Amino acid sequence: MDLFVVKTKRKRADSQSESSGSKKFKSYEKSECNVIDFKKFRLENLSCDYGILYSKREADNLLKECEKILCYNEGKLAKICLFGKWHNIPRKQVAHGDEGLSYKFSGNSIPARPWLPLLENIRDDITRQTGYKFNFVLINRYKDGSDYMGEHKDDEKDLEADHPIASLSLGQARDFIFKHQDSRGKNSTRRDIPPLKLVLQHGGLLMMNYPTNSYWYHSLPCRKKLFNVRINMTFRKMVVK
DNA sequence: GAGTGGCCAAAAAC
DNA sequence: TGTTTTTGGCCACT
Repeated sequence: MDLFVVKTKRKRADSQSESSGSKKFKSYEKSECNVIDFKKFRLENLSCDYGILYSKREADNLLKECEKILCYNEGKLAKICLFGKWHNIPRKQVAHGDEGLSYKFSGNSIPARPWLPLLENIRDDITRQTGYKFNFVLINRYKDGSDYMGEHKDDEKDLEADHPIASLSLGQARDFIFKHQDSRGKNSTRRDIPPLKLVLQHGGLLMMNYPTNSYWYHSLPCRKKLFNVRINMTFRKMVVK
């Protein structure tokens, strides 16, 4: 795979210059941050940073706690409308966040349940490490390798478009595929842009920075030979109306 | 031959 | 008007 990968310590000054170097970027309120040993992934209109946020022991404890306390949506909230048909989503899902926030996609609106102390702790750990603040988390639970998520972009209007999305993985390591929007489908115009595959590890944190979600689809494909649970938390900054 | 994974199209609501 | 967080069919590979 032809990647431009730079292993470096992320500095506060770096991240600020990234977000304030262009007038297109808002200057978000950022707090002091520690530094994870992030690997940087930079492709055409793709900017992602990936590093290990929690040790195996810490991540084990978090996963165990999540399995104990999290309750997932059922009924209509666990369905999705696509091409006029309703389907059960092939995973479990729930959202927590600030009061009044919700996440809308494909015919559904996922209301945020109140923050739980465990989720607030994780959210605050990510803020300490990255400097970014979040007001919403979408949690997906994949019971094994047969649960998955299809290609999509997180570019909903409810999201602060140029704020990073922080994705924390707990449990089973899974492939995570990025595909450029112009490299997809039979009539693609940019077949020269190869997909980017990452393996998201137990305790790993993936930062998807602007403008990745405007140009790149991502997916978590089926892996039938994997049998353990994975929980993914995507911390987001929603627009407050 | 079976299992798996990648690619593509569907046909209607927003 | 363009898009679609799925499903299912086809095909290639192991």
